[in-house]
Amino acid sequence: MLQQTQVVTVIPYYQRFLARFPTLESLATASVEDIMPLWSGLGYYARARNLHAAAQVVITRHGGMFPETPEIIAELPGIGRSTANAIAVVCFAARVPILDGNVKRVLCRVFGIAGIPGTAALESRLWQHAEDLLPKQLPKRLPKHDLSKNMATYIQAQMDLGATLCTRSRPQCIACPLADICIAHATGRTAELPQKKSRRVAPERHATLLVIVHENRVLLETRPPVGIWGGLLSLPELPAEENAAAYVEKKFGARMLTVSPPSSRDDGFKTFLHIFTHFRLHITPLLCRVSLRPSAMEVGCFWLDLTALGTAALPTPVRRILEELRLSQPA
DNA sequence: AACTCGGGGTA
DNA sequence: TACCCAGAGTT
Repeated sequence: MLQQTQVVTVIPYYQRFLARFPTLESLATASVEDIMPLWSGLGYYARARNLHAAAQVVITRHGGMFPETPEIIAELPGIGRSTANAIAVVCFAARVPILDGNVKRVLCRVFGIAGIPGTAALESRLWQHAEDLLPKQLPKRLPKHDLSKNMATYIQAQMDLGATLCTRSRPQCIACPLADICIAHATGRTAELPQKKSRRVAPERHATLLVIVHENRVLLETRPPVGIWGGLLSLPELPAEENAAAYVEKKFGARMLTVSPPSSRDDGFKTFLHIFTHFRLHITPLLCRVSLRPSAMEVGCFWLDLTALGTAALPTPVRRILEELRLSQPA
């Protein structure tokens, strides 16, 4: 959950998830449909599928015993080098580095590293620094079993330095224990390091989402497992150049009763903007009240009762549309 | 080696 | 608005 997602955002999701799936076995034996609702709104939904698959791999290939070496841990789906190393350090007393966003920022500043984010050259340099910096030996008085705590404390401190003092903007160098050896601090370049990612202008896209309603239920479909909102439920999209009434009848076999065009504002449905990392999506919900014809329903589609929104695996903008619809429905 | 994947916090 | 977050998988 914490991959590319801030701690404060994750906490409530984490608590709900562990309450529902308290053991690795309970997660492994669950279905993806059981898991996605708990990830709804958190984003990067491939992480949920990977976590589910990883639990099953531990059961089937490792006999229920979680692997203990960084290399084997990193073979689990969704677990890369940094996450695998973090697990190995915290759980199994390994001596391996981690490299998250916080650590990268600290290393770039302390060593005055200017490189283009995401390039192999920079990543390689940072990994090398992180490895060189690992504590080499323990204080003599510490008993051996404290090795894990010691190494775990080190990587935790490394991340916390970036999270609390060496922050992205306005770092508190005055309180930083590394200030006297920090190249960025010495040269006044804390604002320039690490280098910012050059980002292309996000392209604009538009989608018309069909809000097909019968009585108190709305028609949803499951999105394909890969791509945007993979594995989540969503509203059917009206292909460009298609007529809504004809399309709904042809594809879903449900006769349209009324349609609200985008120009109609009475239902409160307006085009709104949803921002992704790599494009901007203008969404126009199109309210279609239909007569029910379940015999002609396509596979993968189903009716969701509007009172069951809370436990549905919906992406945020779809949830927003349906919440608005629910509130506008006559009781 | 570059691109893709979501949503939200923050300045 | 722009940037980035306890990165990993895909092409």
